[in-house]
Amino acid sequence: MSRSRPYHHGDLRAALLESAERTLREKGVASLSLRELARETGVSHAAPGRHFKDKRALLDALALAGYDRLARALEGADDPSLPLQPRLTALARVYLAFAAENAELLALMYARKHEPGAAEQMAAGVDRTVGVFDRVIADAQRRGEIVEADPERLTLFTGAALHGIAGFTVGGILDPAEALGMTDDLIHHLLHGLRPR
Amino acid sequence: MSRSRPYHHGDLRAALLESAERTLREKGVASLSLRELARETGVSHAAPGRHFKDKRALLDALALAGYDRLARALEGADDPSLPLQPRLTALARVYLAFAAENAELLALMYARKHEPGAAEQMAAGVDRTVGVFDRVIADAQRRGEIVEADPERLTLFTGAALHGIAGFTVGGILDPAEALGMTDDLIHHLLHGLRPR
DNA sequence: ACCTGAACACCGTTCAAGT
DNA sequence: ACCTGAACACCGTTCAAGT
Repeated sequence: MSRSRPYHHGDLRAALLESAERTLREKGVASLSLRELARETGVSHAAPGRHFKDKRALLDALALAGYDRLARALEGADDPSLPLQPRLTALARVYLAFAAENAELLALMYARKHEPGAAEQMAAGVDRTVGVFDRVIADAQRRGEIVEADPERLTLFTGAALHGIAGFTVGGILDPAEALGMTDDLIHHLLHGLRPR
Repeated sequence: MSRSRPYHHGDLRAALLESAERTLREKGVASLSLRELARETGVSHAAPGRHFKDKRALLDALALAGYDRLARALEGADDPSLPLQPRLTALARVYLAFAAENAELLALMYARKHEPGAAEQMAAGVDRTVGVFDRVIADAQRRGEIVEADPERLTLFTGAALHGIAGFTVGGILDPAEALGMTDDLIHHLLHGLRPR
């Protein structure tokens, strides 16, 4: 955008990714074609092959960028000085908002098939996202706010609750706004359980 | 299988569905093509069009059959005479086992894009599956085994926890066997919460 | 270094025509 | 009623050739 009509195209890679993410958001993965992407970007249909070995390589790049944005958002919203419940609620809100705004992208991020080379990077993205919750659980356990069980398992369970709700919104079973509206309740039930006290 | 080389093909519709599900399981949705399905079934590439208006119509039929099997399995495993915890644990085990054995199919079942006409049938499938958990929650609440909150929300939360874990296994983040192995723990944490008592 | 054009092997879908 | 064959408009990927 800064330069007017740069030589050859300028940063085709970035342009393709940007266009791809818009298509993903507006029309879904199913109607994401490299050829149409090339058309939209005003470049020959073979040009994307220069920057992405594969269609999947492009999708992987998209997913990786998604992890970066999600992790950044979670890290930015984490306030370690807060008590467990409000701290976790804030993070849950960020996660569910991300899921609502990036449903198709999230599905891509959690997809099982990735380019062999991208697998480690993808795992790193997962780890970074999970890491935020790891710290919350660890801190809470240190402060005695949480039960003395395997912290890894507690993180997994917390993540599952969030991921499950997000999955319902992605699948259209639950309205995204509704999901966001029950965040407080969700975290409450997560912490206090379904059994009466 | 009962008749030898029936006229024209016999039950092409069923044969296509069967072949499609095997391909889905072995190679994933991405490599599921109507033309190859036709080839495998020994029929012209246009023949599937007689039984499925669309590729998506075939995928929808697959998803619908999936809901039927899942709901049947859950209903068959539900023992209303059991106390809440073992009752829920048994159901969770069935769900996670189904997810482990039918990862790709489950993804299809929870996909957001369905043929307009199939949407209601799909919703019915969801309702039947959710219904099992609805009854468990309602019974438990009647017996005072569960907190007096909105039962619909409690069901949703229970479903989210399960669906989240299943999603992790589908996405390859969690080993299916491992997921199954932590069913007891999962239900324990769900019922008792993360907070110390 | 980066892109194009042509070519190849695949798709899904439609539709006249066959049995 | 059910299926075929040809046709159409699309794909992803590769590769010589251009700039």
